Order: sequence, then C-alpha cells, then structure tokens
Amino acid sequence: MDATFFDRPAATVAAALIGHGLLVDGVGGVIVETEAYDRTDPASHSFAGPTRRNASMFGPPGRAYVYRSYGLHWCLNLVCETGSAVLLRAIEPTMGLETMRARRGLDAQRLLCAGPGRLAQALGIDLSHDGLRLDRAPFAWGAPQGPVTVAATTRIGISRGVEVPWRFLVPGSPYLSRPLPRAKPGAGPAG
DNA sequence: CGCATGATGCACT
DNA sequence: GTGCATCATGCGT
Repeated sequence: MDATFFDRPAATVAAALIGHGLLVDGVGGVIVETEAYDRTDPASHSFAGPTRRNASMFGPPGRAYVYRSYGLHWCLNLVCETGSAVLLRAIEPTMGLETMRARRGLDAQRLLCAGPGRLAQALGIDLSHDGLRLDRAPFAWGAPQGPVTVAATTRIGISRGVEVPWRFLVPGSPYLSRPLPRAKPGAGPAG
C-alpha cells in the first residue's frame, strides 16, 4: 500500500480499497464502504480550490485528510490524485473490538464503524492525523482475504453532485452505514 | 421502519 | 451569518 496505489483517480482507488484491511494503532477491520470526491465535483471540499482546511487534499497522494463534520464528528479521507480523496464510510470491525466499544460507548458491533463519524471515533481519528502518511504507523494495511464483490451507488449526505455513482460498497455487508438502495419496482428480477 | 429534529464547531463568504 | 461529505433520539405508523 505505497503512494503509487493512491496516485490514481479517487473513484478508482475508492473501488480498489473495498475488501482491504485497515488498522490504526492495531484497531480496525475490513473496509466495506467508501466514497470518492475529486476536483471537478461540486460536493468535494476541494471544488472551490485550496483552503486551510482542505490543504491535505492538495498535498502528495497517500496521506490522510481529516476534517470535522457538523461540529462534532471527525471524518477520515485518503488523499489520491491532487485535489481528490476517498472518504472512508464503513469498516467491518475485526481487531480491537474492546477499544472501539470503549471509545464509542456501549454499542452493537454492527454500529461500531458504520458511518464516517462512527468509524473515525472507533479508530481514534482526530485532527492530529491530518496530513499523516498512510504507509507507516499508526496506519497498517492488509490485502483482501478473498474475492470481493463491489457495487457502486450514488453518495450520501450531500446536496450537490448527487447523481455521481461514486459510493462503493460490499452489497450484502451488515456493517454498512446504509444498505444498498433497493432497485426500482419492475427494474429487476421478480421477488 | 420511516421521517424530523437537536446537538455543536468551524471554514467560508 | 450560513451551511455543512453526521449521529442519536423521539414520535408516528
């Protein structure tokens, strides 16, 4: 998981990351949901150009971009090509479950890392991680354990760029922030 | 289960 | 002053 992995379009990286393991100080699991944001994307923090907050997005690929969301949550992004990044939205928790439960308070395992804010809280992410290299401690990566099924859908929690299918996920995973949207009636197999 | 709403900080205009 | 790349809770069905 060197810098060349991240030096590609964010959507490419976001899809490729599904199924990889991610640990922060030994705590984490398997990535099951991501979103891509890039320079041409009105929903992206980088859309209006470099600012103090998004400085990491315009730095070298393979670093973390951390920002505060709605005043109370932290969100962890992985910087890709200049001005683009992948938002980590959900992880299947496998390592350091006790630590995650302690950080999040009593919680079902299903909800430990189901959502960008929850994920960041469970992994102990805050502003001190902004700009850190992803190829060294506290970050550690693992290759997918087997074949991975990836679905692409539209993104969540944004008001612009709503139609771009840059949310990537494992369709059947119970650890998603939200399940795969149901297909329109009549548009798919009967059932 | 679904929708509505309050919490709460800061970058940006 | 405004608007969020969110989460937990409360109420109605």
